[in-house]
Amino acid sequence: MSSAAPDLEQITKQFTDFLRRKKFRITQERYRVLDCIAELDRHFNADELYVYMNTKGERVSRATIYSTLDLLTKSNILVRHRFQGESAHFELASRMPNHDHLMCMECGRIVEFRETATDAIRDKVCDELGFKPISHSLQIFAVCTDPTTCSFNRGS
Amino acid sequence: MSSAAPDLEQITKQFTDFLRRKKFRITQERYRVLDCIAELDRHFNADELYVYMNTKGERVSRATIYSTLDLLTKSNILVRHRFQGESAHFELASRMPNHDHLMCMECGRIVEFRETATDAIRDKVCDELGFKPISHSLQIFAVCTDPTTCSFNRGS
DNA sequence: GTTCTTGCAAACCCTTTGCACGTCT
DNA sequence: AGACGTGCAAAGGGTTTGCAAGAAC
Repeated sequence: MSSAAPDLEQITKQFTDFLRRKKFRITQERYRVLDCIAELDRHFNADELYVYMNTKGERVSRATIYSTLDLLTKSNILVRHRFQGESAHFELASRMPNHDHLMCMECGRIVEFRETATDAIRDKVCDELGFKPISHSLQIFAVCTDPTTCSFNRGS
Repeated sequence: MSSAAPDLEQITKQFTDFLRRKKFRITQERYRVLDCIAELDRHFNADELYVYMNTKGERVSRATIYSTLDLLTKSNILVRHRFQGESAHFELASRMPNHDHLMCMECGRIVEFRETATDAIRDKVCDELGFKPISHSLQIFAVCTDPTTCSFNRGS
């Protein structure tokens, strides 16, 4: 469910299995996108990936990037996050299995945290509703208890 | 933290306090938007609210609606959800305190559920990181255990 | 009176789409 | 050969913004 080591070879195989199973084609572009995501090794959005790939000479269009990100998400290789008013962010599902995000409503800070109890909730809910868990995304909205650390100014 | 009865009067007061505290102005439009949200009494997006208000003769512009939704979210009166590829959805924070969402990766179904243990996680994480909890949003991504219930077709 | 808010429409950003060409099967 | 994927640019939807008029302070 949550593999510790992100193994590109195994992920590539997982992608191939998905493409075959769903009768999508095996194209060079799709694998080049996956390779670059593994290289990036962090949160990213579609445009950041586009810029990264084209900067290093991998000529891939935005349309292909969006299309491949969709396939990688559907095959559970990527997790897609939708923060506040931002564009969709992605990351490898295997890389940081249990981390979630806390947003400060005053200053907009985003803090990452790990809390394994969330996995238990996910599994329990899936069990009760008749689903097989894949992943989850927990966002906590909060405000600083220490006002000096989190000083919200209207203008910002 | 999670009031059982959504009391418009109390919410209005909460909004007024927020506007004064942050030095925003007390305008009729802002309160008309809040009133209509209470009338709607369900999930909605900006455009649905715009259509609802203008259908019943409340002449309010989209710009004002977006602006007011932002203020209501910042004052913790509304909770903003960002599902799959959809527009931002809102609902009164007080109306359904503990419900979250499960998405089926195969057919796209969205199932609502209540799991109070999530609140404990939220409070624990906030405590450890030095935040005061406001609300949370847990999305679980899963697939049907029963394939006949959840038949994913590529075309869709 | 000054500053902020509103309304309108245009601009904006992110994402999807149509079409011609290229690639996989 | 045929069907699907790619690249490009243009369209699309949701949201924000610039500006003039109006309301709150």
